Amino acid sequence: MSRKIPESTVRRLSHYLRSLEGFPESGGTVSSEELAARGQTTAAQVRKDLSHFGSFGKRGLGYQVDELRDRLRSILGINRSWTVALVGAGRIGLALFEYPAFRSRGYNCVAIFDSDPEKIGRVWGDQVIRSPEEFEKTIVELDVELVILAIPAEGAQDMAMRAVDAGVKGILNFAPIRLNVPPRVPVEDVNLVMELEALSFQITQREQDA
Amino acid sequence: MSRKIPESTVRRLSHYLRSLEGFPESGGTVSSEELAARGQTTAAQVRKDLSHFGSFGKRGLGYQVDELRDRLRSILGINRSWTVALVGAGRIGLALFEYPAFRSRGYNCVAIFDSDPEKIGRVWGDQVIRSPEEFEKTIVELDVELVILAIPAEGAQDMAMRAVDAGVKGILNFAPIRLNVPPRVPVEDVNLVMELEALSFQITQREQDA
DNA sequence: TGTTGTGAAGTATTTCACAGCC
DNA sequence: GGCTGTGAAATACTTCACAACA
Repeated sequence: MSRKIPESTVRRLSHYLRSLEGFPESGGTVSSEELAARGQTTAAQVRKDLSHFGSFGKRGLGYQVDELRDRLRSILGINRSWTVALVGAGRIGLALFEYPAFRSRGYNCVAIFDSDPEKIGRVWGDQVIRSPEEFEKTIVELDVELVILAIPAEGAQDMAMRAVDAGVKGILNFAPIRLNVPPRVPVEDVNLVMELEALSFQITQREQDA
Repeated sequence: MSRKIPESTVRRLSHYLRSLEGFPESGGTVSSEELAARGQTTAAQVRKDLSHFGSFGKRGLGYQVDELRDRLRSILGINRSWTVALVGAGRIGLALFEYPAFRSRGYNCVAIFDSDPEKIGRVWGDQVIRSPEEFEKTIVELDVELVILAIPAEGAQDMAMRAVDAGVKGILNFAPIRLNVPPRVPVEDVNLVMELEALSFQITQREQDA
């Protein structure tokens, strides 16, 4: 039960859970070997990852699927639901709002904000798009824990700080900018251009090797 | 000019380039210190990252902004344009298709595919949505280099292999599944659920510490 | 003088390998 | 016998610190 868990481990835990979800035979058992095969790692890595959080396998047998799934959910903090506010009602915002995997994992969007007067007041699903003026009040009233920033780089830093000051616990940031927030509030960045650039880098690199 | 570049370095190079783009004064010069401040790293890291690709700074002076920008673009393989096919015309596909940052960096979407008969034939911007039956033919004819997979997990492995067999050079994968493709074809994964889980993990972790 | 480029030192992460237990 | 849990070894990445040099 140590304290400093590498980011890479967290990502893999998520993978392990994903593999188990596609596992029909609950009540069964998995070995680190099998988990590794699905997750593109090694059996030793799986065991090491899990060992950070206690020892919940059986020697000679493996891990009980049901139990492991519960443990992973609890480790990842998704054995509960989260209130989420979406900031930015553009294309990306819409895609995220309608992404079924979010809701099915307990991330519930309870408010949407956009600064475009054209969009304010429009209805998306069960939500009315709100003005940023209502931001702080709404965050507090609805007890919003996570904010998804799906806006251009310009406004992102400002909204991030407003979110932090309003008491938000974490930020998922799609704006291509490094947010400056106090370290108590974790930020995860999703940078789509960066991903494509990583791809063209790899390709270019391989072509040069050849 | 070594050969094995860490993934983390590539991500940072992308950041450095992003910082330079917001740099109005071309013709000027930047130090590793300044670059580090923008990129959330250290000066030593910046220098080490760049040193993998040659030594193009001037001691006592720093890096010439224009030259560094060109070098980074060339290292990342974006000093040229790329042909891209989008597989999956759902919400995420639409968001990506209309994402201006892609086109402005030379990633040109030249074809869209979707298996839904309702969608096939519809027009998005300058593109008609095509049937997967035309996939291989189209990839070859239009000389598609990159494929963006924005479809559910089920069909993803199959489409990935079809893309590889058709001669695609890289895959940007939004499906929540680890694709099994030959190592000569790089894959970058974007897993939105995983990002949210990383966030709730961090929050849960901190709450337990407190 | 100021700042790069880079070996060497320091950390972090992964892999090995095996004792311990089912 | 099989498979976990885990120190120890190996590898990878980051930071230090300083010689080189514009």
